[in-house]
Amino acid sequence: MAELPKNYDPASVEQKWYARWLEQGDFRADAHSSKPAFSIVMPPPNITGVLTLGHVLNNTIQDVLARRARMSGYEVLWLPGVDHAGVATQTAVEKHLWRTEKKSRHDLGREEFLRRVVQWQDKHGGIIIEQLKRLGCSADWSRLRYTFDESYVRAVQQVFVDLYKEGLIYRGKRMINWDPAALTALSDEEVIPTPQKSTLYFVRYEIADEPGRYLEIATTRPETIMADTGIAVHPNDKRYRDLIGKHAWRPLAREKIPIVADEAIDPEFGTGVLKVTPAHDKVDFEIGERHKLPIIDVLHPDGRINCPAVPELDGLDRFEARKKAAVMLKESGLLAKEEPYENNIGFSERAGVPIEPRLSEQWFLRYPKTKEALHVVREHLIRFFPQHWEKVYAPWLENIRDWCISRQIWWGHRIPAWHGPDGKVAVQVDSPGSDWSQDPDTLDTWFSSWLWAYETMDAETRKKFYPTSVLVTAPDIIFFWVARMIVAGLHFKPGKSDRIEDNIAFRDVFFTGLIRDQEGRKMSKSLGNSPDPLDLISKYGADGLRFGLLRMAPTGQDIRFEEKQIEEGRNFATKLWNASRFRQMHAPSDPAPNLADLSLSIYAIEVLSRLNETIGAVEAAYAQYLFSNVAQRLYDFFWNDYCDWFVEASKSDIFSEDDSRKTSALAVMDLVLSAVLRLLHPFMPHITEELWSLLGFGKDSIQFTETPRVFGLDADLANKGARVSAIYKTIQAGRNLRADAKIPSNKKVRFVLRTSDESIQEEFPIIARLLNAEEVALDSNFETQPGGPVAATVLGELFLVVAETDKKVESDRLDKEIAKIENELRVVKSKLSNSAFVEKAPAEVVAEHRRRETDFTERLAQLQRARAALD
RNA sequence: GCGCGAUUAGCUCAGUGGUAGAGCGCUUGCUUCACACGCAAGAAGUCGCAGGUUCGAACCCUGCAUCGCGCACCA
Repeated sequence: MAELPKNYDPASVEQKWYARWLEQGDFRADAHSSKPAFSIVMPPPNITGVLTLGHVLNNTIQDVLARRARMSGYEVLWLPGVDHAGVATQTAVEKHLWRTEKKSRHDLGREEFLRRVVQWQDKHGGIIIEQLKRLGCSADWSRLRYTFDESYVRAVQQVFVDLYKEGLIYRGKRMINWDPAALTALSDEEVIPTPQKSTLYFVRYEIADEPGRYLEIATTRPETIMADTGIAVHPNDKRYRDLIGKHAWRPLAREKIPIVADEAIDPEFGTGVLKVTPAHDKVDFEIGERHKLPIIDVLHPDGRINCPAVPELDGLDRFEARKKAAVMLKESGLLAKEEPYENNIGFSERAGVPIEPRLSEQWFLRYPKTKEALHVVREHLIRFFPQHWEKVYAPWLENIRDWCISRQIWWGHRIPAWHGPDGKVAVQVDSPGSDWSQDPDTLDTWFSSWLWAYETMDAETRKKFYPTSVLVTAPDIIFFWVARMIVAGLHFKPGKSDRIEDNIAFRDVFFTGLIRDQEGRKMSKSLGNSPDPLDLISKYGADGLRFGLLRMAPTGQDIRFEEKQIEEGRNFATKLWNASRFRQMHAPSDPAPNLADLSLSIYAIEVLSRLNETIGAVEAAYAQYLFSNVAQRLYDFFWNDYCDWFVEASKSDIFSEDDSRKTSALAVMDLVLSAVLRLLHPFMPHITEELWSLLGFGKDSIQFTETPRVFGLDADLANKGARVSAIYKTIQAGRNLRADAKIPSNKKVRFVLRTSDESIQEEFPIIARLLNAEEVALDSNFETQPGGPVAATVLGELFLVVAETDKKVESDRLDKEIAKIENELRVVKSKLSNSAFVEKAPAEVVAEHRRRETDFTERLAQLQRARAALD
């Protein structure tokens, strides 16, 4: 057996084991395995992306689940992949192209531009996959999928064709969200409403039928006045009732426009009059349809004004034109006033510019199976963790609108529609003939992602592993992805039967928190507040990063990231290392110690029962996806119960001449260490594998060992546990005495315990060791010089023997302690004197209070005796 | 406007009806034969506010405040 080096070196150890796991094919999923299946599909990161802390959190959780499942006897498929990320990737390449060559994609043309994107993809693609490997992710990399894999592309197109044939996909001219920077349509979900400081302009429209009379209209968009084709008021608005049916003069591109009455008008807003601009506003479009108003479009796709009739504005950017239009109105006396105003403007999620509502011919999907999708979540065939996300999911589906799925970008799945001679349109995957040309549009990236849960699997794999066990994702893509995958599963029924439970995309969905910085801001590149996970890995090790992050990542809460937390993860790894080192220094480990063969010390029994509790708590926490609870319980048990108490208490045995005691203590250490390594392995895969191997717990990888389960312990253990707990408390009281007496930690001292219970003497060597005392003695009649430091403990009065005492210090200390216990006693007594409490509270609660009353009374008497001796 | 979540020690967070907790930070003492990325001791909290239910509330109910998020509105 190799001796453990003094320091743990994550860099070399992590690399070594990861390479070995890959070499051995440990992450490969076998579709023919007889074991029960456990499967996760990885939310595919963008192909040209780099690892963020969000990815670290998300993928560590998936890795924890995958590794835990392997150790629980499951055949595990963790299916990884990457996403072509249409707009994101195209934008990145366009920016690069502009920076390096001052060229737009149109300068290159579609074919050449796509060649450049592929170049970019080949250069930057896959970086994130290598980074996930550094994290220790145990995904089956041999199955890596890409949304542009040939078979995946065909599947996406076939789905389009099928949905078209079912009448669920249609083409139509509708108001859509137009991104004037990326020059494409967007879905409603890609529009982010953002509060903006703007100006409300009050513009005067002259009534054509009554020259000299003006209507004041409040608008934030004077640059679209030329597109006004009507004016609307509420039918019941007395102020304007007489004007309905008359006409007013449009002040820019002067023209008569009708005044109509429409219920959609809010008389309270502004002046209660709306200028109707059907081409540039969704509500206006609907009003226009109701009143058969013409549509005049005065914007170019890129957001510049398209209105030769007003040469001052024509060709100006929409924001420039807004200012200019205001000036023009002011000059002609048609601007009554301006008011500062805050409103919500829809911004493009990707390009970050205000979107334009625009009438445009696009492809739409009418969502199928929305009722079923609601049902499976409501009835918990699919369970959400935390459950409250159901309340976000449901309203979205209940109010769902058709999905605009076509995009005018080039980097994406081509729409399988063909335009033939005489304006004919054919929807099919392959070209109908040489005189047909394919629709130039591409599909929304999410239209390919929504098939991810099953289209990434071949038939065999699907049979074994679909529906997937759990999806781990951030809640910000609950609509983009989670809901749509549920719909796709229910509609296309890729499962092994038509039954609904075979066609849910996943059984559980775990929503992670979002990682924020210490000011609570989202991590973002532009703020520069996002630490590079690779730096953190080199500083603290992948295991330290994983453990530190998960320990501080509560369920459903956003996470305020602090590097300190990662440092703690690293420190815990070091603790684990050194505790193992300590064990290894004494004798070779026993891989399978048998409890029945050992005579266990009470300290061993105590730590084993704590281990048992911990295993139970860990199982319960996993069942609810409470990863921080799992991490915290393991941390507390190992550091506190095992290292600080059991190992310290066992040193007497380990250093003793008595071989049986030594063997027993070491065997218990083996048992605990073996269990702790296995329990920690999902969180800290590398260091646990290294220690498993170095301690010689097994020839095989820890990855496929069985996770520890709650085990049986003898019945009289509770008493022994209480004994140990009393001893530990007494030791703490003794340490307290020593610290209060200002005796340096390294100085040996003597203690006397005054009690009639002589059996406690057996434990004196251990108590002495933990108190760093030269001697602990029993004396049932001990009388110290008045004022010697004394503590009232459950085991009796504990005296610290000192040459001379500072009476003042000791009397102050006693007074404080007496006051504390008096106070606690008062609380307990007042409760017990309350008849309602005694009658109605559960019996065990009352009994506990009585026990405490007795204990406090006794200890108070001890302390008061000591206090009296001082005077 | 509607909904969701949060509010506990200086910081990050546990704690779902019965004695207020952890880690970090801080103070003090220790290079004690695994570990100073460590050991030991300590100080530190009107559990956001106000009512209510209950023998008993950080916890359950109602209202309010503040912060964050989502949806709707957004002339």
